[in-house]
Order: sequence, then structure tokens, then C-alpha cells
Amino acid sequence: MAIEPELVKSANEALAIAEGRLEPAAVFEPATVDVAAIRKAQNLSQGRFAERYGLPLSTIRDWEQGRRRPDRAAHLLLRLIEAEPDVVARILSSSE
Amino acid sequence: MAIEPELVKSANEALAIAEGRLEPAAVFEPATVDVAAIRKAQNLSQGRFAERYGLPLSTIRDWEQGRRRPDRAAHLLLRLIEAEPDVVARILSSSE
DNA sequence: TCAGAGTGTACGGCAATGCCGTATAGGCGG
DNA sequence: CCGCCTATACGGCATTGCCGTACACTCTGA
Repeated sequence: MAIEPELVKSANEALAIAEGRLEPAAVFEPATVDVAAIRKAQNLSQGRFAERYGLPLSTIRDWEQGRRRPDRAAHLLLRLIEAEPDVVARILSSSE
Repeated sequence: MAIEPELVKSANEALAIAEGRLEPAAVFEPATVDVAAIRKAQNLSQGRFAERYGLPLSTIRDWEQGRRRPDRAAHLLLRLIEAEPDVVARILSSSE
């Protein structure tokens, strides 16, 4: 197996970070969100949840089934729905 | 020019709706959002806006330049940012 | 007992977006 | 004149958004 310069570089970087000689770069957080949990905390079925927040049912399904991962905007929105469900619902209903 | 059965069908449908014989189907609202306006209302540059709400600058750009249109989740999020900027910022900052 | 409604899992599939990068241009302070 | 900030424009690929269909399970009323 040939030596991969890129891997060597990365390994040295990891070592440097581990030893505190380097700051870890911004990492792309897996950003997991338990959509089902957020939804269930509000006692809503997938359908009613989707309807309540104006999102496509199929998209909710994809998220819950792990087939797709919500992008950043969706991610933030979900956290808002989790923390302030009524505020979100109010904004949505106003002017729609 | 050949007759297009689909168009004829649509035309008849439109007529039926116009005459009240049929309910208009759910229409996909163009759902335009003036991201730049929302951002400027908060006196933020594209960069600071993106940073403030944890969104990729490139995505903000795409939206403002009309190259891409925010999907439903993003759309709702933008309306939340517009109406309740501080609530959104607060939720975002908590736990990140 | 069985048809039907409601809920959820699973997945095919295409158009469209998300997000990264680079090039270009105008304004501004040093 | 150079560097910095801000914004427009766009190439490009992986991934998602969203629609549709098929199945399985549970509950309810005829």
C-alpha cells in the first residue's frame, strides 16, 4: 500500500490537536435532530405535525426515517419548533 | 400546431373553476421572500446575517440573487427571522 | 367479521436546492 | 495604490425536497 501524503498530513494535524499544539478546525457537526421526539413531545401525528407547520408530510417522513437529513435552515427551524412551538405556529398562521 | 389534449383538459378545468362548477385545486404559491429586505431591516451584511443565524453565506447569496429559492422550511424560518429575530437568535445561540 | 380510516415504515425517482469555490467590481480608509 | 469589506454572478456535484406508491398494524363502526 502506498503512502498517502494527505493522510499523513491529516494524522499529523490530529496529533497536533491532541497535544494541544493546534486548535481543532470547525467541524461539521453531524447535527442530529430527533424529529420524532420533537413531534411526539407535542402529541402530534406526522400528518398533523406537517400540517401545523406547513411542511410536506413526505419531508417529515424522510427526516424521521433517517433517509434524509434536514439541512441547516430546517435544522434551525426544528429547534425553534421544539423550543417555541406556539411562536412558530403563530407566525406561520399569520398571513397564510 | 397540433392540439394538446393536456392543454385542452386544463382549459376546460379553468373554465369550470371560473364558472364555479369546480373548486380550484391547491396551488403552489410562488412563495416569494425578499431575503435582502429582511436582512437589511436588521442592518446586517450578508456575511453577518449568515453568521448570526448559522446559515451558509453562499446559501444566503443564492437566495438574494434569485438563483435558488428557499424551500419550505427555509421559507418559514425566514419569516420567523423577520418577525422574531431575537427569539431565533436566542434559540440558535443556546447550545451551539 | 370485514371494510375503512388513521398512523407509520420503506423506498423509487427526478428536479431542484444546499453549499463550496472562484472570478469580478465598486466603495472606503490608510 | 493596496487591502478590506460587500455584493453580484456563476460553475458544479452531492444531497435533499417533495411527490407518489406499496405494506403493515391498530382501531372503530356496520
